[in-house]
Amino acid sequence: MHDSPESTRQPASPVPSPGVATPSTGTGAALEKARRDKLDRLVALGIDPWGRRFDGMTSVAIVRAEGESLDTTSETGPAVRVAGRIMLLRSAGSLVFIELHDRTGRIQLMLGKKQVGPDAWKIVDCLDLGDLIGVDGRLGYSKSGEMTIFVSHLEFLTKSLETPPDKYHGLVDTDLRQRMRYLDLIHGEGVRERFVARSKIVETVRRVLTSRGYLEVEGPTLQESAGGAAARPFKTHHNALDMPLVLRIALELHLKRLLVGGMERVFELGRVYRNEGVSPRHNPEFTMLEAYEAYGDYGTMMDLTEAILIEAGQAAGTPMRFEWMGRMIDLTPPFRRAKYDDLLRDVTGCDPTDPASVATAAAAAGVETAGRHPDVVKSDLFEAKVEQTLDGPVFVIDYPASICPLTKRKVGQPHVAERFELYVAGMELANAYTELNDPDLQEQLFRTQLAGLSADESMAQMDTDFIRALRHGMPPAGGLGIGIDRLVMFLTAAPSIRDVILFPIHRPRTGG
RNA sequence: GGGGCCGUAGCUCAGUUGGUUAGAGCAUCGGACUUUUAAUCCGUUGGUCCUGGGUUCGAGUCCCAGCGGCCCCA
Repeated sequence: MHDSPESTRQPASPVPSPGVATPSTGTGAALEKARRDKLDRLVALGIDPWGRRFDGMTSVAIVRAEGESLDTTSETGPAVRVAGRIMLLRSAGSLVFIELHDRTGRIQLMLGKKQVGPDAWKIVDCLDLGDLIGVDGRLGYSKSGEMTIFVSHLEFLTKSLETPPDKYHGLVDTDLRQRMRYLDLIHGEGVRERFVARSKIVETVRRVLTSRGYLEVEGPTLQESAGGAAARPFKTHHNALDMPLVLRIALELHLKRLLVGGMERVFELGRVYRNEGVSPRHNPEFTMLEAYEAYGDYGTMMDLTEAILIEAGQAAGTPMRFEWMGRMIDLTPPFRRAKYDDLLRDVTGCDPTDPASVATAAAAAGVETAGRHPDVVKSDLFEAKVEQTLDGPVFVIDYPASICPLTKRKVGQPHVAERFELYVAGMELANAYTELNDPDLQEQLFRTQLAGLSADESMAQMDTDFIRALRHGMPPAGGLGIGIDRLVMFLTAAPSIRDVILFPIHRPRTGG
């Protein structure tokens, strides 16, 4: 159901927009009225202010490439047709210069009153910053040497009713940039490029995996219980089945079921949800890659991780050496491999094999030790002191087994798990195991709640169907998880995860 | 959860020790201009100073609470 027809619509009736109120008074309303007046004038001229299909145009990037080879004094190059948004508009009497944006770039247009004729000139009078137009013209160069399309035909495509941000500074407020991402994409320096890079990174991750014989699959996001990681899930409810459900926190347990099912090489690129804090490195919903390869181990996954990082970096245009978060990063493979215990000893000076020594170092670092399992204390100490020192990329390998309930133990070393985490600039980027496939040990570990770990922090969540699957025989395998958002942060040198998520979570805006 | 910083016009920002009617640039509107580059020039319009209390003769400014954001810590 629509509201009032065009002729009786209210001039400044505000449309509720997400997050930000459309002004109903003051300058905002006056600015909108000016645009609606022009819209009315277009309608009076018989022009549809909302446009129609516009075929046969060339992207600005291709037009620009063509223009590079032209005589730079000519105004009469080849005929071109482009469409896009008006970003700048400079009027010199009966001559108007426009900077037009499309997804590939920016190009100058020149419209002269004589050149376009009196009818089109009436349309030019109705143009505002932010409007979408299509033009035909000759490609050439203006007197001041700027590549320019000398317009012979103008087609109005869409009116913009809102004032764009400051044409020089753009949209600066980080809050507004994220709530109104569409504006940020239009006006923000490098914003669109960063999300293009994200798309290329995801595309490359898929290509690397599928070229190695991996099959892309989709597990359930609605689950009875959330397993595969230590995190608090979001709770929801299915009405028709009248059953409580949670949103998945990891992809792991269902992908391993597929290994049992003989799929052998599977991956999923999908959203997971964790009901936890928000920070420059955490968003409650984020994109995760998990990949599992039968008959491999965590070493297989190290090779795969390197391949993904190198190739995705190339796709995103990431240099092999660059600075991020104030640290120098060198992507040259092979990445350093360092044992968990060795790092802990080198950084804290404790003896990692001696719980008392670890506890002393932990206490000195302000880590809670009383009544907690030694490996939980060790893990907290590692987080507190070691992580921040890891410029990386570095594979931290061989973790305390008791904090890795889904991981196979090292041969002859039951207290060491075949696990690695990849760190860059003190941030965890990837996590991989030689997967535990012993159903009896898995069941036992699901029942083991370590002292000092809350249920939220524990991966010990019984999944009896998963155990049953393991009992049918899961091949020995390597498994890998990569946080795609963090990967994009890293490869595009973004300081915050909110810079690489199009619509990060926000509290609703109320009132002022 | 604790601490620090921030919120002024559609956008980007000033606003002194608490003191007259809260300013600028961009944008808008009107005017000049057929080669501009954030065009320029002349004129013009536009405010819930985040919200609510409080102190004060007087609050954008000081205090308290709340809302929203950013950062650091847990």
